[in-house]
Amino acid sequence: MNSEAPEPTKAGLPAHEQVYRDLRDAILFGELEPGEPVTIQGLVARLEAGMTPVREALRRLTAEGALNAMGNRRIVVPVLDVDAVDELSAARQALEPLLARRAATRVTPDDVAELTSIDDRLDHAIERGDVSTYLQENHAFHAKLNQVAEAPILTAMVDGLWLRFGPSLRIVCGQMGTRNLPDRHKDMLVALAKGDADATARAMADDVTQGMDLVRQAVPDQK
Amino acid sequence: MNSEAPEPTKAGLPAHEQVYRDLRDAILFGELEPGEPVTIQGLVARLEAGMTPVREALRRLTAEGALNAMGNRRIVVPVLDVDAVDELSAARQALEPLLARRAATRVTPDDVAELTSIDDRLDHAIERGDVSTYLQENHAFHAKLNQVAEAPILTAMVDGLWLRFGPSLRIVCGQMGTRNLPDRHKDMLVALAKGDADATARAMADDVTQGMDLVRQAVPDQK
DNA sequence: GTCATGGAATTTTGATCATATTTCAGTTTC
DNA sequence: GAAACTGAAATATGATCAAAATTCCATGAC
Repeated sequence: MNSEAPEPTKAGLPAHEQVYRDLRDAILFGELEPGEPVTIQGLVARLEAGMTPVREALRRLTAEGALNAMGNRRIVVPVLDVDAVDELSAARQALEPLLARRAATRVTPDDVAELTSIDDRLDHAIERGDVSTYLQENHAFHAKLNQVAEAPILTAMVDGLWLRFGPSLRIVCGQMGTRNLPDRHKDMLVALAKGDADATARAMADDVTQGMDLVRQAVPDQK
Repeated sequence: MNSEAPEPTKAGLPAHEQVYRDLRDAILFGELEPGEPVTIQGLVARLEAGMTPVREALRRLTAEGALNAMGNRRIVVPVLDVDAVDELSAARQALEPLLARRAATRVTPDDVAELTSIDDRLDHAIERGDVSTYLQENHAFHAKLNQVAEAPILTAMVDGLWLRFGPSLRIVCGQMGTRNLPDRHKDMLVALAKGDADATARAMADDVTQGMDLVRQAVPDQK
């Protein structure tokens, strides 16, 4: 046995990649909230990383729209206004049903099984009022579907959209708990199992509508 | 007069921002071609910048899909295959007519004048066989339209798409010259001047179709 | 006398660079 | 053909410099 760091250092991933993933998950699942400033030095301390990797991860996230670079070299978690939510909604409606349609033509029974299992865990999280797990499983459901769709470019675009509304969605869920969190996953699973592309796309469109109606509630009081 | 660098150093923009813009334009308008490897050191030498700014610009561009990060820390200009072009086409069809529609409801006479002027320069470039200027003015036309649409998120998404097919489009234009470069800008200008959102969106959809048919020709021979 | 305003000093944070370390790709050797 | 070698390029660190925000005090108006 060597005396070198025997710590289970994740994988052999570069530091900037690890920082990126940590930060992305923090944005997606709630650690950070809208308006919160994100400082390089703070991240260096929090993640115990060097500043170069942190810096690179930050540039990546801002390019994806997950973070907002103010003019004066300050970076904050985006605060969505009505217009932004409308845009996000339009973009999701334009792309996600497309992906769902593709997924319906490629899905295998194994995929359906996995999606069903994710949805079960999601339901459990709702029952327990576990917001964090709900958000993760909900994301996992859509991520799996996108993976099945085999459209890397469209998927990357949609991932970027999720990153943009993640923090706001978290706020809403945190306020209203997991009750009244409707989703169209059940309809979607049935449609997928039948290979019904139209029905799958329709279910996805509804799911997106419901999701964005939720996000809309996070918009600071309109003036 | 001081002996300090009196060079007309662009604006007071941070180095990483300048490197980003230089590189983005190089990708958009042709200096780089599909498959070409992009090295940090090469850029440091070429742009006379430090490696930290170069590194950050690179992360940003890869996040936007303008560059392709292979698993083994190599970065290359993306080579599009049939599937990628199909995806890009679908994404553009989903988003750009949407933006055009919005633009039609907000456009001012001044905007139409500017768009017309851009389109004139574009026609000139075609006549002269000036591929580089053609690409720039064509991009300027769409960029102006997107600016009028006042939808920063959708615009950012579309910008990313243009970055992805820029190098491939350049190759095709380089091969076939500026002849047979159809565009629907004239129709679009008429529709915009009338404030006809439907017609504007339709013209945009056609323009996208024609553009992507062009890009399709850059796909390496399918096996 | 209190409160607001302006601005200078302080301090926090970001930007950049030079350098050390690590890793990969291509080549040579066995 | 596999393993070791070598060189080049990427990764990562920490120090240094610059810019912005904040604090705090002084001045002046009400």
